[in-house]
Amino acid sequence: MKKGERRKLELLKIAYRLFISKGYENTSVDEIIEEAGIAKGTYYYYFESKEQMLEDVIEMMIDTEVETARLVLGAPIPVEQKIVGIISSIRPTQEESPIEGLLMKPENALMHKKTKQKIIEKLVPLLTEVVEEGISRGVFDCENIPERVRFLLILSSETFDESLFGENDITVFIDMMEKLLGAKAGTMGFVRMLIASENNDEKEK
Amino acid sequence: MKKGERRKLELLKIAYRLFISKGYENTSVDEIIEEAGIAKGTYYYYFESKEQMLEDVIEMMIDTEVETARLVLGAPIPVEQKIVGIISSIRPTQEESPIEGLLMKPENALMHKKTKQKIIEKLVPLLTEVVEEGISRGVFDCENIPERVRFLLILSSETFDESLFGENDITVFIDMMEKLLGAKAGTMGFVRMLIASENNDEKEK
DNA sequence: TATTTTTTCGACCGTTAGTCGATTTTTTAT
DNA sequence: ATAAAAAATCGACTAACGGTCGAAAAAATA
Repeated sequence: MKKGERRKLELLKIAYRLFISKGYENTSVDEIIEEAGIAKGTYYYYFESKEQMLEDVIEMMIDTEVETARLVLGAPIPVEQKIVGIISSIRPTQEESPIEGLLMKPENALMHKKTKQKIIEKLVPLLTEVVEEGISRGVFDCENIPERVRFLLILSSETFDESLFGENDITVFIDMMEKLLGAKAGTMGFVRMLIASENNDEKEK
Repeated sequence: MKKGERRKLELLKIAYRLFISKGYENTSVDEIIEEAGIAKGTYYYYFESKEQMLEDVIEMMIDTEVETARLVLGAPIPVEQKIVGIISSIRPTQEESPIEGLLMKPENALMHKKTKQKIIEKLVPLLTEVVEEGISRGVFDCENIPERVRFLLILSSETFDESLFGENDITVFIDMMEKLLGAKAGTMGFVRMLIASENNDEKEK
């Protein structure tokens, strides 16, 4: 690893920490370089702009999550479960996650948005593969898979990341998922249990 | 109407126009006050911050759009067209568009999010009514209408507000809309024409 | 050792949102 | 009508920020 690479990574890590603890908007370039002990010029030698840096930081953040999703892809489980596994990797197991929660803060709206977009972008090909597998097994039946899968990801992220969803939302989501993928009614019904139990865990706190 | 009220409205109107033509970020407070012929201090006598002012401007804009949507509701046209009319009021006729465009700027992510949420919130009851009318006419057939309608609004706003959608997105959207509302296949097909022509208009520029 | 490339430096810039005490205008009370 | 109080206006000034640039130091290469 070259020296330049190391420096860039160092800056990325500092920024990551600062962005998360104080929000992107509230972190100035000056703070970052002060903490790193470098000059303004050096910073701009590595990043063409602050926003570009945010993009890089996000890339770092989501790599782990996408990795998890990729594991699911290869696992020896039914396609229906793979779907759910991958979809829920958007929403990391609540509490622990440093990312979730802090992204919810209003001052991180931009980060939040960009993160979601990037994750979806990376998850679409994975989910597409799963759906194709499902089709070949006769579980699903549809065309324009990437688009359908993207809709699914958008909906799940928009619906479930604020914790303001009810029974009916789940019902409709399942119904829509089945119809979108051309599955037989009831195929995805098991999802209800999963979501419901997770949701209860959260409410108990 | 008091003098203060009038002045505030005057500033709001100037800002509205400038925001539309140049974008929020690219409009400085100095420009606004220059056009209004007042001093900095006067501006800050009426608005506690530029962002607060944006909030006010947005409030104004939303009201107009919801008003338009409400007109569609009472119009003597088929329910299928009402649906489309209301949904596309999220995305006002491109170029003019007050909200879209200026809200797309990364810096306005928070505002964008807030605006979308607010509009969707206000549009759900209207669309629900239309769908109920559709059911009574035998065009649609479904339960949990508000939730379904919300999904529809979320999807359309997420899909169509970035102008990065293709033929397949439209196909899937229509398919999903029909299935979500329990309409006969082909019922909403006419939407394709509308979106396609709009999209072309934009590309021609 | 000489030269070229990579990395670092930090003073400086332009722009911008926002502040503040002073001043003028308008309203209210006597 | 006049004095006092409140509302509105002014504009110079500040502080912060993202970003630039030419020069210098460090590292790699010949």
